[in-house]
Amino acid sequence: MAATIKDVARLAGLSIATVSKYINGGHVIDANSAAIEQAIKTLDYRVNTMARGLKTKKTKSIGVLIPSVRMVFCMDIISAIEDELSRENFSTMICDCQGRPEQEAVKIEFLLEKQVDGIIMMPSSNSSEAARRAALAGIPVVLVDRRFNTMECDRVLVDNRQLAEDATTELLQAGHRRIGIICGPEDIYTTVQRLNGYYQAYEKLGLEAYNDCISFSDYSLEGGYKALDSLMELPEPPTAVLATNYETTIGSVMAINRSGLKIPEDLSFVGFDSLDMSTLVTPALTMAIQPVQEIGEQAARLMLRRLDPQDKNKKSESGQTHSDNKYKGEEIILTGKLNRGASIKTI
Amino acid sequence: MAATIKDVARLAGLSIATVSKYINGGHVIDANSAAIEQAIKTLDYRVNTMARGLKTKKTKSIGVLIPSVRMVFCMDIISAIEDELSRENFSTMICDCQGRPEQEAVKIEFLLEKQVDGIIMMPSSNSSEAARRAALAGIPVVLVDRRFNTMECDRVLVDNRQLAEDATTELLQAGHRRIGIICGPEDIYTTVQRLNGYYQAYEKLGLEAYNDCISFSDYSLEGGYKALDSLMELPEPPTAVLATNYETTIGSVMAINRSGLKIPEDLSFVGFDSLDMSTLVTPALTMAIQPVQEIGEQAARLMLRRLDPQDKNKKSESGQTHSDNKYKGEEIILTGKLNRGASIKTI
DNA sequence: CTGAAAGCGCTTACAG
DNA sequence: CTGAAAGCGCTTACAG
Repeated sequence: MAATIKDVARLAGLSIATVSKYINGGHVIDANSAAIEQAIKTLDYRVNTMARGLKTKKTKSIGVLIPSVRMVFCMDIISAIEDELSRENFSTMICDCQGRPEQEAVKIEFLLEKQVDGIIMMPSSNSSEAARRAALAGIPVVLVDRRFNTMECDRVLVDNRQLAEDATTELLQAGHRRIGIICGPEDIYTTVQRLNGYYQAYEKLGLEAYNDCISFSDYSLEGGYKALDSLMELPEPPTAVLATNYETTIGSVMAINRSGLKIPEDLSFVGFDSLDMSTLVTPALTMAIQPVQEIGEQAARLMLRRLDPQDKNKKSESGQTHSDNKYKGEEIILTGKLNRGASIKTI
Repeated sequence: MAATIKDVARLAGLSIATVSKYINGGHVIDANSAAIEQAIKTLDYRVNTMARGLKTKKTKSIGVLIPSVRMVFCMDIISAIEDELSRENFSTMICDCQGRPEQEAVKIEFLLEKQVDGIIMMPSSNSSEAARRAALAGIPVVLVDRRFNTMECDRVLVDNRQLAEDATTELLQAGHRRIGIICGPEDIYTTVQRLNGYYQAYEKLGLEAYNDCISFSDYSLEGGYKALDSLMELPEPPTAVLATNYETTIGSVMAINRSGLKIPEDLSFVGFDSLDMSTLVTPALTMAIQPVQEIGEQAARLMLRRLDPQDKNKKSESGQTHSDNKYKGEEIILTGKLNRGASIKTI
């Protein structure tokens, strides 16, 4: 049988109130702390989180909801979130929709039943009734890499528009005009942003984009492979390609190598998020890099801030609380950076 | 304020005991169930898991500990575990050691503090003091893809020896003799098993293996890339290569393509665990496939079985309980299969 | 089938 | 700084 605070109190010769105070970081005279510490050790005592939670109404757990565990980007972010949360003694409950968007509502309900203190999510679509319900129930929701159309919500974003613009500009300045871009699903937030950046690069240089060079995929390895092939099968193939996530970058490179094309002699190339790969192949690939680690960290921190009552006064100052219907959500925008390699040929 | 069982009871005009019984699946006369159901709906009532847990001494959560979230194999298994556990209303708490084995003990302690009902883990080494402590504390531990040297533990394994033997035999029968193998870290369980299978294939055909064709890696994409390069730089390069996990398979293929070698004309190749890739490249790759989905499922089921008291009688029959020091652990061995492509040339 | 009551192991004002 | 006591929201024998 596991030891309880009662056992510790008895062994230390003190009341449970004192032991509780000690455990929670309150001040207790030295002799007593020593006795308590000793008792905890001998009994191998661990606080019963459920009894504590019942009183405090907090589980110290955060639900993390992602569209699919099979995307490196998601996993990197989860890893960073978990790391940051565990530092504050929060546990991370991961829910994977396995690529099935209809699972999202089910999983959110599951998390709510599990009484998580908050939810960090990367939604599959641009709105979520379930997320709204959670927010209304007082469970903070933090969005990662997405926005909702129908509801303002705390969120951590990367300036993907700028990053895609930088990548495209790099290619345009090297003289490329027909630049293939391998996007994700057409309607999701990051695709829209990256495509905006792509167009904007042309626009700023007074050039016109070629719509037949725009290819949508499911952001998978296979999708990238096929997208690259179909781009190269165009009557007039692009002279450069930009892949916009980890998986499509790898898929593209495989397709390029397979077809016998040489980078950059036959095709210039810029990848996304695959820092590990960029140095692997020769020549080194120019790569647009998102600060994945920081995304996860910031999302975790933002959540922690929402949960921590210590900024109560701040809230009332700004008038931004969850029940305030003018609430706009806090937005954190991080910037990516372009890592220059030798995969672009000047023409 | 969230509604409690008391509120539901009041609204339904019944006692909390009856409501509790209803919630937990007990029989209640129809009129009353309807009233309770109605009350739950109107109040948007959800059981307080902490209050329940305090009584039942169960959190209905399972900790899952993996060496690194950056391995596709781990993620696939986690996904399956989560899916299976959530079906039984268990939540999954994921802890990632981020490739740092020294984190393992820390994370296990974290899970214990969080009072998970059980731990499913893929340990980084061949023993774990922390895992032993957990098991001793009555927390079931299920190992995935690993065994401990120092302690018997429930485990779900794949017959990697057989799978590697099959793959190697396939190459030997095609006439290859110098077969490169890209393993993982030298001392981990799967590496040992796969290497055993490799040797055994030679042995069964009365042939001798070439030790210089054996290459160890960290199972990463980069590791696979480099391992392949160094194999091909041998004074006498292998005529075939077997990569033994997802990442080294992708890395190898990239290195092969990059070097201009053609599969299978210049080099025969067998990969591992990369079903998505095997059909992607031309020719289709012969691939050793582990039943990842099933590994996760079985691990979850095994854990659930350990937790469910309904097999109490069975336990006493077999005399296998956790406190029994002759306990050998339950071992589930799954078999992989070789998916034949056209990446092997007969010589 | 239903209800009154005890108790799970904590935290938290409130006294002292 | 310390302790007695109430109470968090459930479940579970035990009566009826």
